[in-house]
Amino acid sequence: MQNALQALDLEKFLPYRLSVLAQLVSESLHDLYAGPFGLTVTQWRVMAALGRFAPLTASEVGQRIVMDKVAVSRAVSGLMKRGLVERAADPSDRRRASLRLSGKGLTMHDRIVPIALKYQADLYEALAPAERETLNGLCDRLFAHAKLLRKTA
Amino acid sequence: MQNALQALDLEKFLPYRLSVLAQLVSESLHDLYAGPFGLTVTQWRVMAALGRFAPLTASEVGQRIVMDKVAVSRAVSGLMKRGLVERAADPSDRRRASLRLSGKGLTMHDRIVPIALKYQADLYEALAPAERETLNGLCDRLFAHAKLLRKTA
DNA sequence: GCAAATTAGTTTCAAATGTAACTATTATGC
DNA sequence: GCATAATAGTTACATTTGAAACTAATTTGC
Repeated sequence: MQNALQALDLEKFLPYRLSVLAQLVSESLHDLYAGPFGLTVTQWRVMAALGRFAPLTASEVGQRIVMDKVAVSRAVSGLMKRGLVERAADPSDRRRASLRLSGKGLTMHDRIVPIALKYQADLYEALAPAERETLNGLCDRLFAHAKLLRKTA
Repeated sequence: MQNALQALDLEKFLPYRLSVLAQLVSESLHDLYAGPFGLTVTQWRVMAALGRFAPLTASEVGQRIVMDKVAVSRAVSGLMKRGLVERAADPSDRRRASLRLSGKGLTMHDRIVPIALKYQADLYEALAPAERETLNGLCDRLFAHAKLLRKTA
């Protein structure tokens, strides 16, 4: 058997690095709220979107958190069963329903937000303030470019 | 109902941003090799690890690509069924088996590597060379710090 | 104003994934 | 040297996820 012509060093390969970093960070944060509050990542993102922008329809939530409508539907269904989210039918368009946090949901939201912000602050301690700006700028540009590549490809 | 005391703007929240960026990049790359070669992300990572470092045991593959042994086992099983990977029992320890790409697997590997590197190059066009270095350095430090936080927490 | 196409959202079925239990083999402790 | 523990890897079961089909309501085109 011959050797590979050209090998790909995963450890230096950007898509792989981003994936591993994002997974570690996402799981670490999830560990902080999953136990006490029993939420999945998607459920928490739905709650965060509603905490900031309610009322929103399910579609609008999906756009905010970059999540397809099936995932949003399931997350909302779980949150409604636990009484964390309320749904109100839109009289002018009965396909739509506007969603908002219930009182109970808002209480939980307000307890999780500081935990999430604290984790972000802890994470940012690895970087100087100017570097945080830099990182965010670079991520923004990468993201925009990746979207562009996807469309043209 | 009252409003949230403090809201979390997901669009500016680092864990969320990393997650969305990594997902977009990972899916875009997957689109490039999934169709022609029918590989999952995990299968491709196993092949990449073997292309670079074979022979490896399943455990060693798992360490390289940060993947638990069940996922590796399943990916390898799929790759063996397609004749892309070969397994040789280790005579000195019959629990272990060393894995390597077959000739067919190597051929596929050598066709995918340039595609992956091309995608990375396209992605990097969003950034100046110095910025690429900067991004990688910042990601490294964030990753190390996130691992540290996880242990201490 | 009505048939056809769109849109919002849910349900269904298959595939992917995670956790725990399991088999087989090797290492450890007494 | 034999029982116990640890390790490599697989299998089984339950849960999550994704794609496609579906329901219900609204909009569009003629």
